[in-house]
Amino acid sequence: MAEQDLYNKIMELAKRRGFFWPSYEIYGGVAGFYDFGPYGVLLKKRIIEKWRKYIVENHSNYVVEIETPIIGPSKVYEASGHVASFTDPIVTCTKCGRKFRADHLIEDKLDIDAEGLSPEEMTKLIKEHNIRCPVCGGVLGEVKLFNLLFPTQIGPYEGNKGYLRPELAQGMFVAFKRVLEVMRGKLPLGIAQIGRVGRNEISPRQAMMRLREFTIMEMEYFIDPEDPDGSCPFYSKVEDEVLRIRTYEMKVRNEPPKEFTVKEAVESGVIIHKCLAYWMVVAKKFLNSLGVPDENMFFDEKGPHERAHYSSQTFDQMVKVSRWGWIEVAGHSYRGDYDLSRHMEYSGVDLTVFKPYEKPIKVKVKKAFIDKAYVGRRFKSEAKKILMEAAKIPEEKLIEAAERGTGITIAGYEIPAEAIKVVEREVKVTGRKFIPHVVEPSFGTDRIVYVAFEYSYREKAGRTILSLPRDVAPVQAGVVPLVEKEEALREKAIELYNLLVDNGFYVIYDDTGSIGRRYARMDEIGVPAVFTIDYQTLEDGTVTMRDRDTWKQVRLPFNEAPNALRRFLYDGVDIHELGTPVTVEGDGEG
RNA sequence: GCGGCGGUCGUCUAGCCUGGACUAGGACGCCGGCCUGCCAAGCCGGAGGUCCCGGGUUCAAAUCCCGGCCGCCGCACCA
Repeated sequence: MAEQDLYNKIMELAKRRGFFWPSYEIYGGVAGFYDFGPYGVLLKKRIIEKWRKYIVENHSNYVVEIETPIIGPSKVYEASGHVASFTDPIVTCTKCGRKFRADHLIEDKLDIDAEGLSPEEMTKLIKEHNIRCPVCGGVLGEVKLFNLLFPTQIGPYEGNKGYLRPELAQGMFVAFKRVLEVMRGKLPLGIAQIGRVGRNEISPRQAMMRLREFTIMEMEYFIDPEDPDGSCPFYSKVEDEVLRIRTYEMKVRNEPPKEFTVKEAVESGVIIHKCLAYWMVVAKKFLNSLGVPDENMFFDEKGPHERAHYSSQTFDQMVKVSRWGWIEVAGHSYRGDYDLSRHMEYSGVDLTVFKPYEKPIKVKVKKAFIDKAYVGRRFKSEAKKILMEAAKIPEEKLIEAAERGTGITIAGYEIPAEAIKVVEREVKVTGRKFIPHVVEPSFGTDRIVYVAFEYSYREKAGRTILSLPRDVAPVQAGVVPLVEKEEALREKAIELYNLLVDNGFYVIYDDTGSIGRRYARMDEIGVPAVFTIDYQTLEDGTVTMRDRDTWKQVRLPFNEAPNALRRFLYDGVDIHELGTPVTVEGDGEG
């Protein structure tokens, strides 16, 4: 299969040229961990930089970035639900050794809700109902818990349990109060973070697609649930953009993804919130900018049972790769107020947001009182007891008893309706308190690095070219003297190298081997432009600039190189706009 | 975790079935020299290997057997 070869070619190139490779190689390797090498680090760094531009900097009035620890105390992950929900009850077949989700087996066979049962209870159910291995029919063993959190210990005391974070989100939720304060209490507020997470996957595979430790780029976008319009000030800019979406219903009916304009998707309820739709558009454009065309990308809605415990709607952003078909590169979830509510509950700290009204409003509020004079006259010494009991009764009940004329029984004494006084009072309210809702776009950086690699891999004239988008190419330019051993050319080349470095570029200089070999090396690591110093440079001070993708060259003055490179890398300018074309032997077709 | 297939210089690979002249061969890459006025050119020289790891069988193991690790594929798992 020619398509399968692409994966092999990429892994081979990545290893050979130093982009990435399996970690701990000299000790035989450990599944689920990958090293990034010199060019891989640069590539990943530039992809992260681009994400930061798309998500944070382009929305700097609303979105900020923070950094929080990789290790968290147990309490945080109890609150988030990970200690409970990130744990799978697993049962092993004693005959064939296959492992199954115990709760799923029980739910399927007995048609009951097995969630929240203890391992002992599940083992008992399996024994009682003689549930067998669904594959080989063998007897099942004890139900054991497997937790995907990496446990650790904070400090020297064993009781002080901690976990490696399985996602970045909790860092933002826990720091929410402080960040909101710093941002002067205003919503919408996006809190972004880029960092490493750990998940103790049972069986990681597929190279960098499923790792035990990886880098996530994530944002929690906090909004007022009652103000969808105000929450998404950028929405109108993207209304006419098109997203390819497969809703859960479409998936069930086995239909392919369909194009929706953002407006259609939001108005028809396909996407439940404008903000979710907006960030999906940004995410789509981000992947476009890394070389993924629209037709190789879509948003896949997760069904109710496929979603995480916190989510009310989730779309997986899927990208097509050669070997595995569609893989998830980002998730877009509506997390509601789940996380902040839980942290309020577990920490006891108020995480609500106060939003003042433009003008304080007057609200008519009904108040109900027991007529103390009546109670005192009527019940004498029992009055005190009755009134204390009455204070515990919810106000609505008293109002109801009075308005329906039924009266109420308190501490065994009948209080007639006439003894309950209801008054309407005007109260001034200056704003409201609420728990913000959260829209979360979350990206798997390492997968995206792989995707960028795959979409830029080209072969031309028997050579490999890594046609990375110019602005994420790890090395931005090369400088070479035309021939190896000519001192005058080398001096001039070093001078150009220094000029480019001083202008902030990442440049490599290479004077070994034939000129063709050096161009080939640069193409293979994706250097977008190579400047060549030739004999004409010594005569008229011009250099040539070569485009990695077309192999076309232009000639331009030495001192204009930095500016030309800037326009070439960041403005996407065609090489022909940067100088006068050069025709050389072997140009183009090599 | 289960089943199948695989693991040999930096990379790709020959050898393994049928154990011994394998001191593990080749290609590409890398390094040095000559040459070279624009696309992996040529010539000469060189460095580079725990044959994945451990154990066993044998006079003798890259080769056969067992266990482990790692990779790929299928199953399961992937809040």
